[in-house]
Amino acid sequence: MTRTPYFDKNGKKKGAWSKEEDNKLIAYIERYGHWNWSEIPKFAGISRCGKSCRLRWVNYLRPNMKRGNITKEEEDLIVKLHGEIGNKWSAIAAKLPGRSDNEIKNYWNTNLRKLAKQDQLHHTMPESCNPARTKQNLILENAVKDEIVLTSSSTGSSSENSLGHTSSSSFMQTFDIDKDGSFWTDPFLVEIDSPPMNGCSSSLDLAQASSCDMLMDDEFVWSTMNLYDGYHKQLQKCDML
DNA sequence: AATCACCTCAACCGCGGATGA
DNA sequence: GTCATCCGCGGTTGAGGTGAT
Repeated sequence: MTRTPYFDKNGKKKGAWSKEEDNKLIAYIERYGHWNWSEIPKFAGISRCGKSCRLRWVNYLRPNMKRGNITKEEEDLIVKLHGEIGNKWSAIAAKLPGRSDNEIKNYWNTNLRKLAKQDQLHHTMPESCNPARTKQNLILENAVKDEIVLTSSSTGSSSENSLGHTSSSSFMQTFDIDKDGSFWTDPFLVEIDSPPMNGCSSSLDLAQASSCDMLMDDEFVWSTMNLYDGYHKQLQKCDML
């Protein structure tokens, strides 16, 4: 399950690594360490770019790499950490000795995302978030039949978040609400610069807002759900519910 | 047995941050 | 302050594996 080796226009080899290349890289790094990835291939006698060498080492060749399936304990930890920090694969990998970020990312994408999707994309809205509740309706403006639009006016002056997005006005998220109280959101209907809370002590995590840059992506939808949850918590904190 | 569709995961790509000249 | 380079990260790709028909 590897890519067919080939040489690019610069004469650098791409694709699957051979045993010989692995051995050269291991031998060199064990003797001299990885002091400069861009120089290593030249000194190690490997016709690849430094980036490829680094990736091969980090994901496959470095000592104490675990082989085999992710254990239940590891899976639980991945789920827990992903819930806390999102797609920070390197940070998650740091908590799982012998596992690479790439391995965890692949595991998530092939095994856990489906489960997360099932759990998150159509979960039941909390009772306190039910649009039928009177106080909630103060916040859930523009509720029309099965569609709800959350809005929050800004505090005035514009600001720029870490992504360079100017935040001047609103957080707007459209949700479709089913009769049973579950909800769904359409990525196309998202309009968020950043989500400042009018009169509240804190705004939502900008990282959550940044996730809204993603379109038509399961992760995006899930992030949007988290955003909604976070928004809801903020409303509760501000005693607006 | 042959074909197809879907899945897996090693490897690639592009981007942004850090650093130094 | 600007530019070049390196490094690391997260998203994406695609060849091979596998199960269904």
